[in-house]
Amino acid sequence: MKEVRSRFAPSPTGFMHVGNLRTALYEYLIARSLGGKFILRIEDTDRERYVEGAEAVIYNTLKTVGMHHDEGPDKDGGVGPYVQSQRLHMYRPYAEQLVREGKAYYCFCTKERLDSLKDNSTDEFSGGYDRQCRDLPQEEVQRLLDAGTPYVIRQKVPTTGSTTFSDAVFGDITVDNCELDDQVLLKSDGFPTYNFANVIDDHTMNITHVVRGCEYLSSTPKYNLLYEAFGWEIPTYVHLPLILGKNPDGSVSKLSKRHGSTSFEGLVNEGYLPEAVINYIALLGWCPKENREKFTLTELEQAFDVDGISKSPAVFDYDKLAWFNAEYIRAMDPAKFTEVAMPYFKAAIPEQEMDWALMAQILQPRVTNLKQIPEMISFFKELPEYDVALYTNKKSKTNTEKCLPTMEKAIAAFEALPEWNAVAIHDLLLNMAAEMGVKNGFVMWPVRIAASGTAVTPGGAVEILAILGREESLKRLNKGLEKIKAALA
RNA sequence: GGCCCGGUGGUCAAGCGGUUAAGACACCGCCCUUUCACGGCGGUAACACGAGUUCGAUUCUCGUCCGGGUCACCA
Repeated sequence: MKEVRSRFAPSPTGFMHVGNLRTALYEYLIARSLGGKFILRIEDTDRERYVEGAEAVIYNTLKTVGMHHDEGPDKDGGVGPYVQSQRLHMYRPYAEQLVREGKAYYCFCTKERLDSLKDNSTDEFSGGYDRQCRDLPQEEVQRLLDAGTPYVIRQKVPTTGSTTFSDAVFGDITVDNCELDDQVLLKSDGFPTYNFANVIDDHTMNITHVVRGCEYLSSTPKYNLLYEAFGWEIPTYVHLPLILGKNPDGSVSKLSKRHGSTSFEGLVNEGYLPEAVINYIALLGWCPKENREKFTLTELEQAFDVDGISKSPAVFDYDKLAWFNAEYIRAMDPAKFTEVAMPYFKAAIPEQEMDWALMAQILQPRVTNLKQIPEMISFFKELPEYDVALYTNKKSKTNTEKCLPTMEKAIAAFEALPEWNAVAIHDLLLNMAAEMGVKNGFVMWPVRIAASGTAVTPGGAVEILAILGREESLKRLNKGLEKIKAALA
Protein backbone atom coordinates (compact mmCIF):
# COMPACT_ATOMS: atom_id res chain seq x y z
CA MET A 1 0.00 0.00 0.00
CA LYS A 2 1.11 3.49 -0.87
CA GLU A 3 2.45 5.61 1.94
CA VAL A 4 0.07 8.30 3.09
CA ARG A 5 1.46 11.80 2.81
CA SER A 6 -0.37 14.93 3.86
CA ARG A 7 0.92 18.43 3.82
CA PHE A 8 0.47 21.66 5.66
CA ALA A 9 1.09 24.56 3.30
CA PRO A 10 0.75 27.83 5.17
CA SER A 11 1.57 31.27 3.90
CA PRO A 12 3.88 33.16 6.20
CA THR A 13 1.47 35.88 7.22
CA GLY A 14 2.77 36.36 10.73
CA PHE A 15 -0.01 34.68 12.67
CA MET A 16 -1.70 31.31 12.86
CA HIS A 17 -5.43 31.57 12.37
CA VAL A 18 -7.32 28.88 14.28
CA GLY A 19 -8.83 27.75 10.99
CA ASN A 20 -5.36 27.14 9.64
CA LEU A 21 -4.32 25.47 12.83
CA ARG A 22 -7.24 23.10 12.63
CA THR A 23 -6.46 22.31 9.01
CA ALA A 24 -2.89 21.59 10.03
CA LEU A 25 -4.14 19.44 12.90
CA TYR A 26 -6.35 17.32 10.68
CA GLU A 27 -3.60 16.99 8.11
CA TYR A 28 -1.28 15.86 10.84
CA LEU A 29 -3.81 13.47 12.33
CA ILE A 30 -4.67 11.92 8.98
CA ALA A 31 -1.01 11.24 8.39
CA ARG A 32 -0.39 9.89 11.87
CA SER A 33 -3.54 7.81 12.12
CA LEU A 34 -2.66 6.15 8.83
CA GLY A 35 0.99 5.69 9.61
CA GLY A 36 1.99 8.28 7.03
CA LYS A 37 4.12 11.37 6.75
CA PHE A 38 3.28 14.97 7.55
CA ILE A 39 5.00 17.47 5.29
CA LEU A 40 5.47 21.18 5.81
CA ARG A 41 5.62 23.39 2.75
CA ILE A 42 5.89 27.14 3.01
CA GLU A 43 3.95 29.02 0.36
CA ASP A 44 5.68 32.35 0.33
CA THR A 45 5.13 33.53 -3.22
CA ASP A 46 2.78 36.29 -2.22
CA ARG A 47 5.30 39.04 -1.56
CA GLU A 48 2.72 41.63 -0.70
CA ARG A 49 1.60 39.67 2.28
CA TYR A 50 5.06 38.64 3.33
CA VAL A 51 5.85 39.45 6.95
CA GLU A 52 9.30 39.45 8.48
CA GLY A 53 9.83 36.54 10.84
CA ALA A 54 6.59 34.88 9.88
CA GLU A 55 8.15 31.49 9.29
CA ALA A 56 9.20 31.45 12.91
CA VAL A 57 5.57 31.72 13.95
CA ILE A 58 4.76 28.63 11.93
CA TYR A 59 7.63 26.62 13.36
CA ASN A 60 6.93 27.75 16.89
CA THR A 61 3.27 26.92 16.70
CA LEU A 62 3.88 23.43 15.37
CA LYS A 63 6.48 22.92 18.03
CA THR A 64 4.45 24.15 20.99
CA VAL A 65 1.44 22.05 20.09
CA GLY A 66 3.65 19.06 19.39
CA MET A 67 2.80 18.53 15.76
CA HIS A 68 6.18 17.51 14.42
CA HIS A 69 6.60 17.40 10.68
CA ASP A 70 8.48 14.64 8.97
CA GLU A 71 9.65 16.75 6.06
CA GLY A 72 9.97 20.46 5.52
CA PRO A 73 12.41 23.23 4.76
CA ASP A 74 14.44 22.15 7.77
CA LYS A 75 14.00 18.41 7.21
CA ASP A 76 14.77 17.25 3.71
CA GLY A 77 12.86 14.25 2.51
CA GLY A 78 14.13 14.27 -1.02
CA VAL A 79 11.27 16.05 -2.73
CA GLY A 80 12.32 19.59 -1.94
CA PRO A 81 12.73 22.42 -1.97
CA TYR A 82 9.98 22.86 0.60
CA VAL A 83 9.74 26.60 0.21
CA GLN A 84 7.69 27.64 -2.74
CA SER A 85 9.77 30.65 -3.71
CA GLN A 86 12.63 28.22 -4.28
CA ARG A 87 10.54 26.10 -6.60
CA LEU A 88 9.67 28.85 -9.04
CA HIS A 89 11.71 27.33 -11.85
CA MET A 90 9.78 24.06 -11.67
CA TYR A 91 6.42 25.21 -12.95
CA ARG A 92 7.02 26.54 -16.45
CA PRO A 93 8.15 23.23 -17.95
CA TYR A 94 4.94 21.60 -16.80
CA ALA A 95 2.84 24.37 -18.28
CA GLU A 96 4.71 24.17 -21.56
CA GLN A 97 4.34 20.43 -21.63
CA LEU A 98 0.59 20.92 -21.59
CA VAL A 99 0.85 23.46 -24.41
CA ARG A 100 2.83 20.98 -26.49
CA GLU A 101 0.24 18.33 -25.87
CA GLY A 102 -2.54 20.67 -26.93
CA LYS A 103 -4.03 20.80 -23.43
CA ALA A 104 -3.09 24.39 -22.76
CA TYR A 105 -2.44 27.48 -24.85
CA TYR A 106 -0.82 30.88 -24.89
CA CYS A 107 -3.19 33.71 -24.27
CA PHE A 108 -2.19 37.23 -25.28
CA CYS A 109 -5.27 39.04 -24.11
CA THR A 110 -4.57 42.27 -22.31
CA LYS A 111 -5.74 43.14 -18.86
CA GLU A 112 -7.94 45.81 -20.39
CA ARG A 113 -9.68 43.36 -22.69
CA LEU A 114 -10.33 40.99 -19.80
CA ASP A 115 -11.74 43.81 -17.74
CA SER A 116 -14.07 44.87 -20.50
CA LEU A 117 -15.33 41.29 -20.75
CA LYS A 118 -16.21 41.47 -17.12
CA ASP A 119 -17.95 44.82 -17.49
CA ASN A 120 -20.07 43.56 -20.35
CA SER A 121 -21.18 40.44 -18.63
CA THR A 122 -24.77 40.28 -17.48
CA ASP A 123 -26.21 38.66 -14.43
CA GLU A 124 -27.37 35.63 -16.37
CA PHE A 125 -24.13 35.22 -18.22
CA SER A 126 -21.12 36.13 -16.18
CA GLY A 127 -18.96 33.44 -17.75
CA GLY A 128 -15.38 34.59 -17.35
CA TYR A 129 -12.87 34.42 -20.17
CA ASP A 130 -14.28 34.14 -23.69
CA ARG A 131 -11.46 31.86 -24.90
CA GLN A 132 -10.45 34.19 -27.72
CA CYS A 133 -6.90 32.86 -27.83
CA ARG A 134 -7.82 29.22 -27.47
CA ASP A 135 -7.72 28.45 -31.16
CA LEU A 136 -5.24 31.00 -32.43
CA PRO A 137 -3.40 29.70 -35.53
CA GLN A 138 0.04 28.33 -34.82
CA GLU A 139 1.75 31.00 -36.95
CA GLU A 140 -0.06 33.81 -35.17
CA VAL A 141 1.02 32.45 -31.82
CA GLN A 142 4.59 32.21 -32.98
CA ARG A 143 4.50 35.72 -34.39
CA LEU A 144 3.21 37.21 -31.14
CA LEU A 145 5.73 35.21 -29.16
CA ASP A 146 8.59 36.41 -31.37
CA ALA A 147 7.38 39.97 -30.98
CA GLY A 148 7.72 39.58 -27.24
CA THR A 149 4.00 40.03 -26.55
CA PRO A 150 3.17 39.35 -22.93
CA TYR A 151 1.15 36.20 -22.42
CA VAL A 152 -0.24 33.79 -19.91
CA ILE A 153 -0.69 30.07 -20.30
CA ARG A 154 -4.24 28.84 -19.87
CA GLN A 155 -5.57 25.36 -19.61
CA LYS A 156 -8.02 24.14 -22.26
CA VAL A 157 -10.97 23.12 -20.19
CA PRO A 158 -13.59 20.98 -21.95
CA THR A 159 -16.62 23.04 -22.92
CA THR A 160 -19.04 20.17 -22.72
CA GLY A 161 -19.66 17.33 -20.35
CA SER A 162 -19.06 17.42 -16.65
CA THR A 163 -16.39 16.73 -14.10
CA THR A 164 -16.93 14.62 -11.04
CA PHE A 165 -14.59 14.40 -8.15
CA SER A 166 -14.84 12.54 -4.93
CA ASP A 167 -14.31 14.12 -1.56
CA ALA A 168 -13.70 12.05 1.54
CA VAL A 169 -16.18 14.03 3.58
CA PHE A 170 -18.62 15.47 1.04
CA GLY A 171 -18.82 12.50 -1.31
CA ASP A 172 -19.12 12.80 -5.06
CA ILE A 173 -19.58 16.27 -6.47
CA THR A 174 -20.33 16.90 -10.12
CA VAL A 175 -19.96 20.19 -11.92
CA ASP A 176 -20.77 21.00 -15.54
CA ASN A 177 -17.62 21.85 -17.45
CA CYS A 178 -19.30 24.87 -18.98
CA GLU A 179 -19.18 26.42 -15.52
CA LEU A 180 -15.43 26.25 -15.57
CA ASP A 181 -13.04 28.82 -16.94
CA ASP A 182 -9.94 28.24 -18.99
CA GLN A 183 -7.88 28.83 -15.92
CA VAL A 184 -4.55 30.57 -16.00
CA LEU A 185 -1.65 28.28 -15.17
CA LEU A 186 1.28 30.58 -15.65
CA LYS A 187 0.95 34.30 -15.15
CA SER A 188 2.49 36.87 -17.47
CA ASP A 189 5.28 37.45 -14.97
CA GLY A 190 6.17 33.80 -15.31
CA PHE A 191 4.88 32.89 -11.86
CA PRO A 192 2.46 30.03 -11.48
CA THR A 193 -1.02 30.66 -10.20
CA TYR A 194 -1.81 29.32 -6.78
CA ASN A 195 -3.92 26.47 -8.08
CA PHE A 196 -1.35 25.37 -10.61
CA ALA A 197 1.53 25.53 -8.17
CA ASN A 198 -0.48 23.50 -5.71
CA VAL A 199 -1.14 20.69 -8.13
CA ILE A 200 2.47 20.58 -9.28
CA ASP A 201 3.80 20.74 -5.74
CA ASP A 202 1.42 18.17 -4.37
CA HIS A 203 2.16 15.76 -7.16
CA THR A 204 5.91 16.17 -7.14
CA MET A 205 5.92 15.84 -3.37
CA ASN A 206 3.85 12.66 -3.61
CA ILE A 207 1.02 14.07 -1.53
CA THR A 208 -1.78 11.54 -1.22
CA HIS A 209 -4.23 13.51 0.93
CA VAL A 210 -5.11 17.07 0.07
CA VAL A 211 -6.73 18.54 3.16
CA ARG A 212 -8.05 22.08 3.06
CA GLY A 213 -10.93 24.31 3.92
CA CYS A 214 -14.31 24.08 2.29
CA GLU A 215 -13.77 27.31 0.44
CA TYR A 216 -11.74 25.30 -2.08
CA LEU A 217 -14.56 22.94 -2.85
CA SER A 218 -15.68 24.86 -5.88
CA SER A 219 -12.23 25.09 -7.40
CA THR A 220 -11.57 21.39 -6.97
CA PRO A 221 -12.97 20.39 -10.38
CA LYS A 222 -10.23 22.50 -11.92
CA TYR A 223 -7.66 20.65 -9.86
CA ASN A 224 -9.07 17.40 -11.06
CA LEU A 225 -8.91 18.47 -14.67
CA LEU A 226 -5.27 19.35 -14.20
CA TYR A 227 -4.39 16.00 -12.70
CA GLU A 228 -6.21 14.37 -15.58
CA ALA A 229 -4.41 16.50 -18.17
CA PHE A 230 -1.11 15.30 -16.78
CA GLY A 231 -2.35 11.78 -16.35
CA TRP A 232 -1.46 11.90 -12.68
CA GLU A 233 -3.12 10.00 -9.92
CA ILE A 234 -5.77 12.10 -8.22
CA PRO A 235 -5.18 12.54 -4.50
CA THR A 236 -7.78 11.99 -1.81
CA TYR A 237 -9.51 15.28 -1.20
CA VAL A 238 -10.57 16.09 2.33
CA HIS A 239 -12.50 19.33 2.58
CA LEU A 240 -13.11 20.69 6.04
CA PRO A 241 -16.19 22.57 7.21
CA LEU A 242 -15.74 26.23 7.94
CA ILE A 243 -15.28 27.71 11.38
CA LEU A 244 -17.75 30.49 12.14
CA GLY A 245 -17.90 33.12 14.84
CA LYS A 246 -20.90 34.33 16.74
CA ASN A 247 -21.85 37.97 16.29
CA PRO A 248 -23.28 40.11 19.08
CA ASP A 249 -26.65 40.11 17.37
CA GLY A 250 -26.77 36.33 17.38
CA SER A 251 -25.97 35.79 13.74
CA VAL A 252 -22.87 33.96 12.61
CA SER A 253 -20.21 34.66 10.05
CA LYS A 254 -16.75 33.49 9.17
CA LEU A 255 -14.57 33.65 12.27
CA SER A 256 -12.73 36.94 12.37
CA LYS A 257 -11.09 39.38 14.73
CA ARG A 258 -14.29 40.96 15.91
CA HIS A 259 -15.32 37.67 17.48
CA GLY A 260 -12.28 37.62 19.72
CA SER A 261 -8.83 36.22 19.34
CA THR A 262 -8.68 34.10 16.23
CA SER A 263 -5.02 33.30 16.14
CA PHE A 264 -3.23 30.67 18.13
CA GLU A 265 -0.83 33.22 19.61
CA GLY A 266 -3.74 35.42 20.53
CA LEU A 267 -5.48 32.64 22.41
CA VAL A 268 -2.31 31.70 24.22
CA ASN A 269 -1.81 35.32 25.19
CA GLU A 270 -5.30 35.31 26.60
CA GLY A 271 -4.36 32.56 28.96
CA TYR A 272 -5.46 29.47 27.05
CA LEU A 273 -3.24 26.44 27.16
CA PRO A 274 -2.03 25.04 23.83
CA GLU A 275 -3.30 21.56 24.77
CA ALA A 276 -6.74 22.96 25.47
CA VAL A 277 -6.82 24.83 22.18
CA ILE A 278 -5.79 21.73 20.26
CA ASN A 279 -8.29 19.54 22.03
CA TYR A 280 -11.06 22.01 21.44
CA ILE A 281 -10.45 22.66 17.78
CA ALA A 282 -10.00 18.95 17.12
CA LEU A 283 -13.65 18.59 18.10
CA LEU A 284 -14.74 21.52 16.01
CA GLY A 285 -15.87 19.60 12.98
CA TRP A 286 -14.87 16.14 14.02
CA CYS A 287 -16.45 13.64 16.36
CA PRO A 288 -14.76 10.54 17.73
CA LYS A 289 -16.42 7.15 17.54
CA GLU A 290 -16.49 6.76 21.28
CA ASN A 291 -18.39 9.27 23.32
CA ARG A 292 -15.64 11.26 24.87
CA GLU A 293 -14.13 14.68 24.58
CA LYS A 294 -10.81 14.91 26.28
CA PHE A 295 -7.91 13.96 24.08
CA THR A 296 -4.23 14.64 24.14
CA LEU A 297 -2.55 15.00 20.76
CA THR A 298 -1.21 11.48 21.07
CA GLU A 299 -4.66 10.14 21.82
CA LEU A 300 -6.04 12.03 18.85
CA GLU A 301 -3.46 10.36 16.64
CA GLN A 302 -4.98 7.03 17.63
CA ALA A 303 -8.62 8.01 17.53
CA PHE A 304 -8.82 10.20 14.48
CA ASP A 305 -10.57 9.07 11.37
CA VAL A 306 -11.93 10.90 8.36
CA ASP A 307 -15.40 9.41 8.72
CA GLY A 308 -15.96 11.50 11.81
CA ILE A 309 -15.47 14.79 10.00
CA SER A 310 -18.65 16.80 9.81
CA LYS A 311 -20.02 18.60 6.79
CA SER A 312 -21.72 21.50 8.43
CA PRO A 313 -19.88 24.57 9.63
CA ALA A 314 -19.12 24.96 13.33
CA VAL A 315 -19.37 28.02 15.52
CA PHE A 316 -16.30 28.71 17.63
CA ASP A 317 -17.46 28.77 21.24
CA TYR A 318 -15.16 30.55 23.67
CA ASP A 319 -17.15 29.16 26.62
CA LYS A 320 -16.40 25.64 25.66
CA LEU A 321 -12.76 26.47 25.08
CA ALA A 322 -12.68 27.97 28.56
CA TRP A 323 -14.06 24.74 29.97
CA PHE A 324 -11.40 22.69 28.24
CA ASN A 325 -8.84 25.14 29.53
CA ALA A 326 -10.06 24.72 33.08
CA GLU A 327 -9.99 20.95 32.71
CA TYR A 328 -6.40 21.04 31.52
CA ILE A 329 -5.37 23.40 34.28
CA ARG A 330 -6.87 21.13 36.92
CA ALA A 331 -5.25 18.08 35.44
CA MET A 332 -1.85 19.72 35.43
CA ASP A 333 0.94 18.55 37.68
CA PRO A 334 1.05 21.02 40.62
CA ALA A 335 4.69 21.88 40.02
CA LYS A 336 3.95 22.52 36.38
CA PHE A 337 1.02 24.71 37.27
CA THR A 338 3.15 26.74 39.67
CA GLU A 339 5.57 27.25 36.84
CA VAL A 340 3.07 28.41 34.22
CA ALA A 341 1.21 30.55 36.74
CA MET A 342 4.30 32.26 38.11
CA PRO A 343 4.39 35.07 35.55
CA TYR A 344 0.82 35.90 36.49
CA PHE A 345 1.64 35.80 40.19
CA LYS A 346 4.49 38.20 39.66
CA ALA A 347 2.29 40.45 37.58
CA ALA A 348 -0.06 40.87 40.50
CA ILE A 349 2.43 40.90 43.35
CA PRO A 350 5.82 41.88 41.93
CA GLU A 351 7.73 43.00 45.01
CA GLN A 352 6.75 40.43 47.57
CA GLU A 353 7.89 36.91 48.24
CA MET A 354 5.21 34.50 49.26
CA ASP A 355 4.46 30.85 49.55
CA TRP A 356 3.87 30.51 45.84
CA ALA A 357 3.38 26.77 46.01
CA LEU A 358 0.50 27.23 48.43
CA MET A 359 -0.80 30.04 46.27
CA ALA A 360 -0.74 27.73 43.28
CA GLN A 361 -2.46 25.04 45.28
CA ILE A 362 -5.48 27.17 46.07
CA LEU A 363 -5.64 28.64 42.60
CA GLN A 364 -5.32 25.54 40.48
CA PRO A 365 -8.79 24.10 41.08
CA ARG A 366 -10.57 27.36 40.54
CA VAL A 367 -8.85 29.05 37.66
CA THR A 368 -10.37 28.62 34.23
CA ASN A 369 -7.96 30.96 32.55
CA LEU A 370 -4.48 31.97 33.64
CA LYS A 371 -5.27 35.54 32.85
CA GLN A 372 -7.74 35.69 35.71
CA ILE A 373 -5.01 35.12 38.27
CA PRO A 374 -3.76 38.68 38.86
CA GLU A 375 -7.22 39.96 39.61
CA MET A 376 -8.03 36.99 41.81
CA ILE A 377 -5.01 37.47 44.04
CA SER A 378 -4.64 41.23 44.03
CA PHE A 379 -5.98 41.40 47.59
CA PHE A 380 -2.83 39.67 48.80
CA LYS A 381 -0.80 42.64 47.75
CA GLU A 382 -3.01 45.19 49.36
CA LEU A 383 -6.11 44.93 51.48
CA PRO A 384 -8.90 46.56 49.50
CA GLU A 385 -11.37 48.98 51.01
CA TYR A 386 -14.42 46.92 51.87
CA ASP A 387 -17.84 47.32 53.38
CA VAL A 388 -18.66 45.95 56.84
CA ALA A 389 -21.74 44.44 55.30
CA LEU A 390 -19.45 41.68 54.04
CA TYR A 391 -19.35 40.29 57.56
CA THR A 392 -22.96 39.32 57.31
CA ASN A 393 -23.47 35.83 55.99
CA LYS A 394 -26.69 33.87 56.20
CA LYS A 395 -25.17 30.48 55.74
CA SER A 396 -22.58 30.88 58.47
CA LYS A 397 -25.27 32.53 60.53
CA THR A 398 -23.06 35.42 61.34
CA ASN A 399 -23.23 39.18 61.20
CA THR A 400 -21.25 42.17 62.40
CA GLU A 401 -22.44 41.85 65.93
CA LYS A 402 -21.68 38.16 66.21
CA CYS A 403 -18.36 38.64 64.54
CA LEU A 404 -17.07 40.90 67.29
CA PRO A 405 -16.35 38.26 69.94
CA THR A 406 -15.18 35.77 67.34
CA MET A 407 -12.65 38.20 65.97
CA GLU A 408 -11.35 39.19 69.36
CA LYS A 409 -10.91 35.59 70.28
CA ALA A 410 -9.24 34.72 67.00
CA ILE A 411 -6.77 37.57 67.21
CA ALA A 412 -5.74 36.61 70.70
CA ALA A 413 -5.29 33.02 69.67
CA PHE A 414 -3.27 33.92 66.62
CA GLU A 415 -0.96 36.12 68.61
CA ALA A 416 -0.20 33.16 70.80
CA LEU A 417 0.20 30.68 67.98
CA PRO A 418 3.75 29.34 68.16
CA GLU A 419 4.06 28.27 64.56
CA TRP A 420 2.62 30.06 61.54
CA ASN A 421 1.61 27.56 58.91
CA ALA A 422 -1.50 26.25 57.24
CA VAL A 423 -1.87 23.21 59.47
CA ALA A 424 -1.49 25.19 62.68
CA ILE A 425 -3.89 27.87 61.54
CA HIS A 426 -6.39 25.27 60.42
CA ASP A 427 -6.31 23.41 63.75
CA LEU A 428 -6.57 26.61 65.71
CA LEU A 429 -9.65 27.79 63.86
CA LEU A 430 -11.39 24.41 64.01
CA ASN A 431 -10.70 24.06 67.72
CA MET A 432 -12.12 27.49 68.23
CA ALA A 433 -15.31 26.54 66.45
CA ALA A 434 -15.54 23.36 68.46
CA GLU A 435 -15.06 25.20 71.74
CA MET A 436 -17.68 27.71 70.80
CA GLY A 437 -19.99 24.96 69.65
CA VAL A 438 -20.64 26.58 66.26
CA LYS A 439 -20.27 25.58 62.65
CA ASN A 440 -16.83 26.05 61.18
CA GLY A 441 -18.12 28.67 58.84
CA PHE A 442 -19.09 30.86 61.74
CA VAL A 443 -15.44 31.29 62.59
CA MET A 444 -13.93 31.03 59.15
CA TRP A 445 -16.11 33.65 57.54
CA PRO A 446 -15.16 36.76 59.50
CA VAL A 447 -11.50 35.80 59.51
CA ARG A 448 -11.43 35.38 55.77
CA ILE A 449 -13.28 38.64 55.17
CA ALA A 450 -10.91 40.55 57.41
CA ALA A 451 -7.89 38.96 55.78
CA SER A 452 -9.02 39.56 52.24
CA GLY A 453 -11.59 42.32 52.25
CA THR A 454 -13.20 40.35 49.47
CA ALA A 455 -16.34 38.26 49.33
CA VAL A 456 -14.99 35.76 46.85
CA THR A 457 -11.46 34.55 47.27
CA PRO A 458 -9.43 31.63 46.07
CA GLY A 459 -8.92 29.31 48.98
CA GLY A 460 -10.30 29.82 52.44
CA ALA A 461 -9.25 31.68 55.57
CA VAL A 462 -6.56 29.13 56.41
CA GLU A 463 -4.63 29.40 53.18
CA ILE A 464 -4.99 33.14 52.97
CA LEU A 465 -3.58 33.66 56.46
CA ALA A 466 -0.78 31.21 55.82
CA ILE A 467 0.26 33.02 52.68
CA LEU A 468 -0.10 36.46 54.23
CA GLY A 469 2.17 35.62 57.15
CA ARG A 470 1.67 36.42 60.82
CA GLU A 471 2.45 40.10 60.78
CA GLU A 472 0.27 41.06 57.85
CA SER A 473 -2.50 38.73 58.98
CA LEU A 474 -2.72 40.27 62.43
CA LYS A 475 -2.62 43.73 60.95
CA ARG A 476 -5.57 42.93 58.75
CA LEU A 477 -7.51 41.14 61.47
CA ASN A 478 -7.11 44.07 63.80
CA LYS A 479 -8.19 46.43 61.13
CA GLY A 480 -11.26 44.28 60.63
CA LEU A 481 -11.94 44.32 64.32
CA GLU A 482 -11.84 48.11 64.41
CA LYS A 483 -14.14 48.23 61.43
CA ILE A 484 -16.65 46.04 63.22
CA LYS A 485 -16.43 48.05 66.41
CA ALA A 486 -16.91 51.26 64.48
CA ALA A 487 -19.96 49.87 62.77
CA LEU A 488 -21.51 48.75 66.04
CA ALA A 489 -20.78 51.94 67.90
C1' G B 1 -27.29 36.32 -10.08
C1' G B 2 -25.04 31.21 -11.80
C1' C B 3 -22.82 27.02 -9.66
C1' C B 4 -21.54 24.16 -5.25
C1' C B 5 -22.25 22.83 -0.08
C1' G B 6 -24.87 22.71 4.38
C1' G B 7 -29.56 23.00 8.00
C1' U B 8 -30.80 17.88 15.11
C1' G B 9 -31.58 22.21 21.81
C1' G B 10 -28.28 28.94 22.55
C1' U B 11 -23.27 26.26 21.04
C1' C B 12 -20.36 21.54 19.76
C1' A B 13 -22.65 17.18 18.39
C1' A B 14 -24.42 11.32 18.24
C1' G B 15 -27.91 9.28 15.14
C1' C B 16 -27.34 6.07 8.98
C1' G B 17 -35.99 3.55 8.22
C1' G B 18 -38.79 1.64 14.02
C1' U B 19 -34.68 5.26 19.89
C1' U B 20 -38.27 7.57 25.99
C1' A B 21 -33.84 11.64 19.83
C1' A B 22 -27.31 10.21 23.34
C1' G B 23 -23.39 13.06 25.43
C1' A B 24 -20.62 17.81 26.31
C1' C B 25 -20.54 23.38 27.04
C1' A B 26 -23.71 27.20 28.70
C1' C B 27 -28.10 28.08 31.74
C1' C B 28 -31.41 26.87 36.16
C1' G B 29 -32.34 24.13 40.88
C1' C B 30 -30.66 20.99 44.93
C1' C B 31 -26.60 18.61 47.82
C1' C B 32 -21.55 19.07 49.64
C1' U B 33 -18.58 23.05 51.57
C1' U B 34 -14.99 27.85 54.96
C1' U B 35 -16.94 32.16 50.25
C1' C B 36 -16.26 31.12 45.00
C1' A B 37 -14.89 27.07 42.37
C1' C B 38 -14.45 21.75 42.11
C1' G B 39 -17.47 17.40 42.77
C1' G B 40 -22.43 14.85 43.03
C1' C B 41 -27.66 14.76 41.67
C1' G B 42 -31.69 16.71 38.89
C1' G B 43 -33.99 20.17 35.28
C1' U B 44 -35.31 23.59 30.93
C1' A B 45 -34.28 23.11 25.77
C1' A B 46 -33.81 20.36 19.18
C1' C B 47 -34.93 17.05 14.20
C1' A B 48 -36.27 24.67 9.42
C1' C B 49 -40.99 24.03 6.44
C1' G B 50 -44.13 21.45 2.76
C1' A B 51 -44.98 17.31 -0.33
C1' G B 52 -43.71 12.31 -1.78
C1' U B 53 -41.63 6.96 -1.07
C1' U B 54 -42.84 3.50 2.93
C1' C B 55 -46.68 -0.28 7.37
C1' G B 56 -43.37 3.46 9.49
C1' A B 57 -39.47 8.94 8.39
C1' U B 58 -34.77 13.05 12.04
C1' U B 59 -32.82 9.33 8.65
C1' C B 60 -34.43 8.31 1.43
C1' U B 61 -36.43 11.81 -2.91
C1' C B 62 -38.21 16.54 -4.59
C1' G B 63 -39.61 21.61 -3.70
C1' U B 64 -39.49 26.04 -0.48
C1' C B 65 -37.03 28.85 3.01
C1' C B 66 -32.60 30.01 5.61
C1' G B 67 -27.20 29.98 6.11
C1' G B 68 -22.40 29.56 3.92
C1' G B 69 -18.78 29.09 -0.01
C1' U B 70 -17.23 30.35 -4.89
C1' C B 71 -17.22 32.70 -9.53
C1' A B 72 -9.12 36.87 -10.50
C1' C B 73 -2.83 36.98 -14.26
C1' C B 74 -5.02 36.65 -4.84
C1' A B 75 -3.33 33.06 -2.20
